[in-house]
Amino acid sequence: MARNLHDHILQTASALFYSQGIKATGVDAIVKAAGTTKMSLYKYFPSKDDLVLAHLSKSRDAMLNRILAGVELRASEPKQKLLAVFAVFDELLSSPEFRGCPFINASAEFAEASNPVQLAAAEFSDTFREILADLARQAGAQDSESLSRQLAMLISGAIVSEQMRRQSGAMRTAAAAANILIEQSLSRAEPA
Amino acid sequence: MARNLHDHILQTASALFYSQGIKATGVDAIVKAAGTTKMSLYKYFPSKDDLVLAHLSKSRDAMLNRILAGVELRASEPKQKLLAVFAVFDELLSSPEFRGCPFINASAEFAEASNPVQLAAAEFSDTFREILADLARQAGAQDSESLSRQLAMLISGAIVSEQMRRQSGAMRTAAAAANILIEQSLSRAEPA
DNA sequence: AATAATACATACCGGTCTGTATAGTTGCAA
DNA sequence: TTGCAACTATACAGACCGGTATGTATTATT
Repeated sequence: MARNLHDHILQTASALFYSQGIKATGVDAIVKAAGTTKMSLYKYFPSKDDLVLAHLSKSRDAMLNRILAGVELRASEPKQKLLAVFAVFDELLSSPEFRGCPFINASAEFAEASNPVQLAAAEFSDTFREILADLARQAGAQDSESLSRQLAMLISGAIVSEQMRRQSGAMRTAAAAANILIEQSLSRAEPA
Repeated sequence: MARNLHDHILQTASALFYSQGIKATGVDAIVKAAGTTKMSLYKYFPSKDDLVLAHLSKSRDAMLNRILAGVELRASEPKQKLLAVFAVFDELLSSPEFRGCPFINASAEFAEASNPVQLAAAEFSDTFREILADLARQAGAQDSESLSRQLAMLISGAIVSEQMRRQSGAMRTAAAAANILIEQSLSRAEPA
């Protein structure tokens, strides 16, 4: 149950937003699923927009924590950590609840460039890429910026690929490509 | 003007769907922008869903034609054609009207797996990848299936990356990675 | 026991959505 | 000139949207 109604509503809304889409999820559906009322929802969230942004913020934290914890759990050396990121995402994509990336999807649902949802999505994208850039730098990559961008593209590409064709093993195919790109970058950075 | 009202409505709707999102575009807005009436729209398209599917079909044809023609224009050898695909997309991404991939976006807007929109998006994704696989095979790639999947991921990843941060040159960064992957695949396929 | 905070129940508001009904207008062809 | 088909104009149905108003039940604190 909910010791905290605010969090319970957010948790319920977050699950619905992710699984059904944000615009496809009405306030009434959230209220019904959470077993509460509109009045309570609007007590904690002034508008649906606020709830959406809270959902994205929560998703961002959960995603970053999962990535960082998963990487730390799987590898200790920077180069292995880069590859571990793909293993973490492979696990994510294997879940039956997987419905793509919350930020990519939100970005597609809210087209206007100035929309706060767009900004949140772009911010997450940047943060994630910086994590990869840090790891690439620690691993001694030649051009950690380019490499991190390329790895990020492989991951988001694998996500949308798996979204369209489930159980296609997209993230493992992406990891194979990542392995090549990483090796290339490291071999050039460390001349004999 | 429109010699053909059906096509004129579809063209207008297609532009709005792409630039503003499908769910964000009401029938009234389409009718107003096309300078016609709802009665005429519903004469040619039994429902908004039909119009949406027609839009995706039109977008698929336009996209495939643009890719194939652009590749043919830029290169004659299979390996160069693979790289030319990235040049075609780089041009696409540079347009001020660029708003991401119509199929990735539509897939995000209509979450249900059984939705016809999802099927259309998946179908395009497959077709595009097969084009890449053909080129990879012609180029003599070792594992044309894997390579084509990886290149497709780089492209869709670059698209969503550019969607979140405009003017980031994402497709050129993706092309650099593609170049490495292609070289690797060809060198392994043609042993000395 | 009195008070205050929290949450629930329900009805409602204005607006927008897809889709339809009805009537009027234009242009072209026999 | 008449007739017919395509198109326009406009109003409306019915559902759903986000958001609010009013009032009640429950619980904790004092």
